[in-house]
Amino acid sequence: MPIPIKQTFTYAVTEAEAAFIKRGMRVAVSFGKTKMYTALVYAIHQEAPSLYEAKEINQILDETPIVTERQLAHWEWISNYYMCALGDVYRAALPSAFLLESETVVYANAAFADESVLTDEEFLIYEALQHQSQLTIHQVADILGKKKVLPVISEMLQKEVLIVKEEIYEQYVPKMVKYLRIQQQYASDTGLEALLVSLSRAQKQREAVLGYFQLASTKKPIKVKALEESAGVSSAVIKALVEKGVFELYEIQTDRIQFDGSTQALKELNSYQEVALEEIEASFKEKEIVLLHGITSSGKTEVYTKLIEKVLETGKQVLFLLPEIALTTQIISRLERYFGDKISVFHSKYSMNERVEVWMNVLQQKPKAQIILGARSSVLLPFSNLGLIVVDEEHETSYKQFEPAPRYHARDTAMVLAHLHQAKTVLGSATPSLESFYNTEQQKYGLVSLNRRFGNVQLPKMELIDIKEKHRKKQMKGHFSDRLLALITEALEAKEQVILFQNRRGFSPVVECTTCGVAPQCPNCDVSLTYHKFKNELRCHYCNYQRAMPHNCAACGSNSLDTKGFGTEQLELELKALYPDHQIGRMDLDTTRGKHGYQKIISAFESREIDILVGTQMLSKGLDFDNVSLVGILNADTLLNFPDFRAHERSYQMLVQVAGRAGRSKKQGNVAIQTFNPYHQILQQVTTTDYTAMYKEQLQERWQYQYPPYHRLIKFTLKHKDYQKVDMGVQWLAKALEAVYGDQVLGPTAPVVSRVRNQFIKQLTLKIKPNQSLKATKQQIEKIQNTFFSVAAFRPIRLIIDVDAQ
DNA sequence: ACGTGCATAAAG
DNA sequence: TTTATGCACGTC
Repeated sequence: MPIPIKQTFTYAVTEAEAAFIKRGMRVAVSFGKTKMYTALVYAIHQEAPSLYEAKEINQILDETPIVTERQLAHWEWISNYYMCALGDVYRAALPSAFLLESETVVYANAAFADESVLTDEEFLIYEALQHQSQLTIHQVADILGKKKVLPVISEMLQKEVLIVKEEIYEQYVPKMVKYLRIQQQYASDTGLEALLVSLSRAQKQREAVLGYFQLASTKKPIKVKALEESAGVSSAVIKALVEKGVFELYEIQTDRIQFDGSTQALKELNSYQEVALEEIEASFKEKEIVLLHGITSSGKTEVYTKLIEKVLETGKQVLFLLPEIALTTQIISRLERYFGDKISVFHSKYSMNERVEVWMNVLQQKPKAQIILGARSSVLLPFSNLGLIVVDEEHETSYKQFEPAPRYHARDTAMVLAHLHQAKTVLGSATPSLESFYNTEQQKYGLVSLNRRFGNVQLPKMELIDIKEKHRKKQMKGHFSDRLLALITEALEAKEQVILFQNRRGFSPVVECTTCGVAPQCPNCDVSLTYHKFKNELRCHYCNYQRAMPHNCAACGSNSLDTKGFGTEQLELELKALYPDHQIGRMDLDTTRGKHGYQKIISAFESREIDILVGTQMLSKGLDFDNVSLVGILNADTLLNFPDFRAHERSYQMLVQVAGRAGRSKKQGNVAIQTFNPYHQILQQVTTTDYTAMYKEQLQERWQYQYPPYHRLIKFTLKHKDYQKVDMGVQWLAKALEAVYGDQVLGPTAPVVSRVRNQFIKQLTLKIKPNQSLKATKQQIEKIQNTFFSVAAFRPIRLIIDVDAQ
């Protein structure tokens, strides 16, 4: 079942059904008293349950399995490793169009007449059904303005005002394209002549017919749309011709994702890339996984494409994983140039219908699904013949899913998938995760380095600016040091572009009363509200609570509320004042809402409509601009001081990645980092791009404090709206874990934001020793979890277990 | 008598 | 997870 329950459920099938049904097919079943679900056939057996009577299945939904055996084995691994139900994986893997929904719909009973027996509420519903033919339970609840409407509905059913229908519907509607062809009798020369004569008084229709023959000479099937365009006629004209029996309409089901355009031959590799490619191939002879450590702009993508090309030649499928598809349209178009319509794209922003199409194409090994380019969830697709997985930017933490379960890491899950297919995996990054690099040292993965930038462009010149000193010497203008401003001016004068980076933490401008120092708080969460100048309102980033900006302080009543801190918005304003003749763009959560939000800003910047782009960390991800000569980081310290054991590693990765945006095509770029602490180890390592130094130092710390890659982490999060309850619960759990694992248990701790949406949060972390059995540990945890929930007081607490928590 | 909120058990 | 159910409590 597509629900988070560990057990499977037995349903009855007829003998005929049993002969037809297979593991991996979907069946519609009723579950509980009201619900209909799309279940997946997991086993077919003849052991009738003795304790209850099995329900019959409702219907079989597939002709052939849509989930493969390998996939099921993969899902089982995920469910075991990440400690979730198989149903969680099932739900996450299938496009929602494949998971049919039951929706209770009520109709008016036409035979009903006596309105006088209706109560007020009943009358409301009755009246609504005079305007629309059907209502869902949800809509009924909306009309009545309350949630519990089932009693009202049962009463109305009793009175025979309503009819209820349990309806299952396929949400997937294949996209049909209309084509037309001419009727046989007009296809000959004589027929056509006669036709044209008969249409002598219908100029437009004549044009349409002539246009048809023009199109028919080039390619075979003719789209209605294409004819309308080429002949310059309206759909009414064509409709008239169809009615006259000149044209005949027909429909063909097509895919929504289509590639128009031509492919090119692969770019020739430079000698360094060539060597890297050979090394990867050599490494694949012994190892399943290779880490490609290539500095920014070294041309990793070209190396991937060569590898992909070779795998395609063997007739196998390729999976290309990206951390965030929204930001990587650039890679898509690059790969499309080489591989054209062999590529399908898959990610959660795609519509249901598009995802269904990709799923079926992968399952049926269609030519257009030879390469799947996708985000996290594409590791769950029904591959049958995988030859290679590429995990680009493997260090990215967005590969790890947190909410909802399954809390899987796409990189690690991909490697297991590759193993099941006996396929190879390439992990690529300019700043590999410590885990992956460690695995190369342990000889688990091969390691190939690429440390020359493409076209031999030098790495950018890095510069640390001590803003503590600049403040002291009064050389700051707003948030900009004189040095940074000089660099910006220089770049702008050379008609080059600038990227300014302000990470998320500093993005929240907090409103504070200058009289009493009180900041408006979110009523549901343990955070101060964030000021959004654009709409002049206060917002909570955790629960989306919003309110208008107040005029007076709620605590002391004075009207001295002021914004402090600095966000991208404020930087944008300052820059506009400093450079009134230049275009300033901003890229953050606010400006990138909506499906094409990113793309708009990125293309505006690419086409040089924007001179200075201010943005948050989303700027650090896989973007490629060739006219950027300066990258400025406004304040590196907020990154470094983040309370997390990975903060230093992350800072290094982020700063090196952002820096990599500078000077990518021709000349050497500049990177300026403003900081209060220019002697910080990490900043020193960033300026010299000394990955090895960073790696060694961080690894030492991880060893000392028992963190990954040596120890594995399992994080427990407890939530409840009653503080006492969570606290008691977490204490109990900590004790239970400590009894077995002693000082391997960290906590209990409260997260930085200790209350979200009125739920109090407590956390525990279990460190698993390098030689400790994972399997045994998870079994132990499950035991403890069961005991935990056998305590009545703890039952309402939500417990989240996150394996390999980020 | 009825509506509302909450805990609890069950789902085949 | 969702849902029905029973129970305690408060309101009309």
